[in-house]
Amino acid sequence: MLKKKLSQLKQSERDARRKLILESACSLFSKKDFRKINVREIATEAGVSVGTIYNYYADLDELFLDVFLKNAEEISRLLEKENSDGGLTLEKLCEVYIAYLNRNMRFYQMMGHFMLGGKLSEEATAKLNQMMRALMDSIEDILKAEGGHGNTRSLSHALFSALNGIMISYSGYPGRDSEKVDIYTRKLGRIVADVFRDRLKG
Amino acid sequence: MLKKKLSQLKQSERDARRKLILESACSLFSKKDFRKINVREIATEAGVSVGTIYNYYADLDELFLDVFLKNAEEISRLLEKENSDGGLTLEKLCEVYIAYLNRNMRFYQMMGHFMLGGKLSEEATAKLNQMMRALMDSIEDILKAEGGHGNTRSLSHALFSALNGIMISYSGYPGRDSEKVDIYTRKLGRIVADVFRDRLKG
Amino acid sequence: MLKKKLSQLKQSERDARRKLILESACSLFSKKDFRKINVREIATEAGVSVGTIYNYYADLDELFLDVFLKNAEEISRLLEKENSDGGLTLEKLCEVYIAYLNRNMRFYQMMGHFMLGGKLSEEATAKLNQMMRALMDSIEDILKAEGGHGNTRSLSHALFSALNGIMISYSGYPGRDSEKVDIYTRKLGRIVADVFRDRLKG
Amino acid sequence: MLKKKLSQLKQSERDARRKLILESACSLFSKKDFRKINVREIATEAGVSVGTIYNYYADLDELFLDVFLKNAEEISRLLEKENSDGGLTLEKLCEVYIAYLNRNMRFYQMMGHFMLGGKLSEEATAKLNQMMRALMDSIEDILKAEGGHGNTRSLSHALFSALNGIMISYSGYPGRDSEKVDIYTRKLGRIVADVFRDRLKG
DNA sequence: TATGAATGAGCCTTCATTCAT
DNA sequence: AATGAATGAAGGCTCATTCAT
Repeated sequence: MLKKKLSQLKQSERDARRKLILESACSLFSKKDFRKINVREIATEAGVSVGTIYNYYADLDELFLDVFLKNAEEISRLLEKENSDGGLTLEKLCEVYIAYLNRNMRFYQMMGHFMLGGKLSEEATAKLNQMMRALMDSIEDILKAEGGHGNTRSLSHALFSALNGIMISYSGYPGRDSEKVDIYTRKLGRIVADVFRDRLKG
Repeated sequence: MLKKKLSQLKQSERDARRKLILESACSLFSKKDFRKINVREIATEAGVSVGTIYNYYADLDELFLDVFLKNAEEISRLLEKENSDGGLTLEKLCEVYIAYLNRNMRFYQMMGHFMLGGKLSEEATAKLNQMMRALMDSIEDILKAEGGHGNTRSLSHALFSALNGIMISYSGYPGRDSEKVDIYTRKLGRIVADVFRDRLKG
Repeated sequence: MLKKKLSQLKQSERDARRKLILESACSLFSKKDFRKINVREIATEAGVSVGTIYNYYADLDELFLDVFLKNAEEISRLLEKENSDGGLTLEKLCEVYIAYLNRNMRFYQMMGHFMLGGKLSEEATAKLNQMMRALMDSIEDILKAEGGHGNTRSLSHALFSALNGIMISYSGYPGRDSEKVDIYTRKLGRIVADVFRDRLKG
Repeated sequence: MLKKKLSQLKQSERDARRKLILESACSLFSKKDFRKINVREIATEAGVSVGTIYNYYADLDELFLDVFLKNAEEISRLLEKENSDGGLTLEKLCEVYIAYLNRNMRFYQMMGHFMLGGKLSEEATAKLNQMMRALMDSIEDILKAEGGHGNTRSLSHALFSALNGIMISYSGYPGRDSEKVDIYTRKLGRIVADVFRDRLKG
């Protein structure tokens, strides 16, 4: 009995440490292009040694994936919250998602990284797939709730694509300050919402 | 007079050499993840020395930009050709663009690279902007031709975003073979076309 | 009285644990190049923690030495057994030794390790010396029994050297499979035996 | 014509630089256990940058092999010289070889390294084999010249083994100073020579 | 005494860029 | 203008050993 509690304690401690590393990495990613961040920086930010990072993650890509998943969860939670707060409309979905990406470019950057060939273990790929499916479920639910019919799955994929595309096309646009980017991407988000809403009604 | 011709000759030689490097880089990028390509490989592929690359490009990012621009031009040319071949519908536009991206992932990869922080000189940024504007003009023309009204500029931005988004969201999906990716991204392209077409009519 | 027994008990437990570690290490070394084995692997193989290893050995070199000594003892025991089984000829000695080395490359590898600079404590050096002397005694006994005279000590050293040399010169030869190595090293062993036998008779 | 000379010049410069690196490495190896030498040290010793090392050698193992081969060549040259100076007896062969190893422990260390699993490219293995064969040829020639008959090949292998074995068995013996080692290994060398000479006559 | 996470120096290797020829 | 060897900072990762529990 005691033994069990002890091992639980240790496990929770371990979880806490892993979370600490994860959050430090997240914090770093929000300050700096993730392609230019190295293990040593992450370690310093987390207040641990380099070796410790590798006690919790097999390699950097695994840590990156965790950062990505954490963000995905945050988005899901945000959407759910909005939903329970009084109905998540298509417009709101687009707004929330775009706003989130603007605040957390890393999510989008990571998506690009993994989608374009960041090597992942099979296990990691499975995690990634599961998360993506969950996110797509949320979107599909909204489309259905708003009157979508037919292949709502593909439609939600198209919507998801459109929103992501806004970011790649305009977010990091060289020579624009972040406030303008924010405003313009939100505007595009509204357009996308409109366009897809029409389709649901039609 | 003679002097002028000579310098023109030299200039054209120079242009030819630069083109050679550019095309070799393109060729390489179509074979291999561009993040794993280094200067030496490009030099070898082009049959020149490493130093020569730097005689034509200040740094790698400038070369990357050129590759990107070359692809953008190709796309523009493709669209124009389709247009003169008998009217470029919205559907055709989406199809051609997606098909192009599938054949030339590098275009999309580069876009990601620059949008996410590839450093560019002011001159390069100007070039990039000009190219993007031209591409957007083409798209806007089509939207107008198909009955679009109101802020067709932003609408074309939204459409462009949606198409790009398809690639980031589904193209490199770990564990899917390229044929399936091709089929599915084309399908999403059609959905996007439908969705935007509805809006034009509505 | 009781106390003494208890401490004896504890001591024997301690001995058992140390033996366990030692044998696990031996087992590991027979499967894998010892230069690529790390403490964690040894600990895992032994079913103990990394820290425990250090409770029994000051550092890895001390453990390596123990592995080496264990092997030396095994060889001595083998030779003795052969001897009591009916007279250990020079030929038999060479055969048994070479066969043993072929089966237990680690012995030879460790010898190389220590001879070439594995740092040893004074105590460890003493152990090593004692073991070597015992082994040399066995060999010298045989040389004497077979009619050796004069400086049989040095002669036994030379014989020992010759046998070891066979291993370094031919055992790991890149590109030869282990069966062929086995056959050829045995052949060389016989030659060495012949050569030294001639000397004893002459 | 000019071009050819120029490229020859460059090649010879390249060779010189490679030689410089090689010799610096050799020099370092004679001062320090080669397992504890790293690229930076070699680079510093050679007065070049780390990167330069890799311009001449694919990896460290390739450099190590070159060091080894250089030593092998030196030995061959020494033996040849002795031979042309007035006949290389078996005794002289043993003496020269042992003396060389005592002066250049690295040769022996490297032999151990490669024989026990230092990974080599196929090309490198070929080089190694060729060198060993050449050395063995020299030894066999002597055995024949001294009246050896029958399978002199294997006999030369056995002799070579015996000499190498002397080093592994006694050279690095912990707690003996190098002068004593020198004296004793030479003595063993003489014994080995005697033993093999008897065989030739017998 | 056993544990195993934490440590951090240290290692090999890469590669964009420079510059002497 | 072309060359390509030299550069050296930077990076990811390993692992023997320690030490708090």
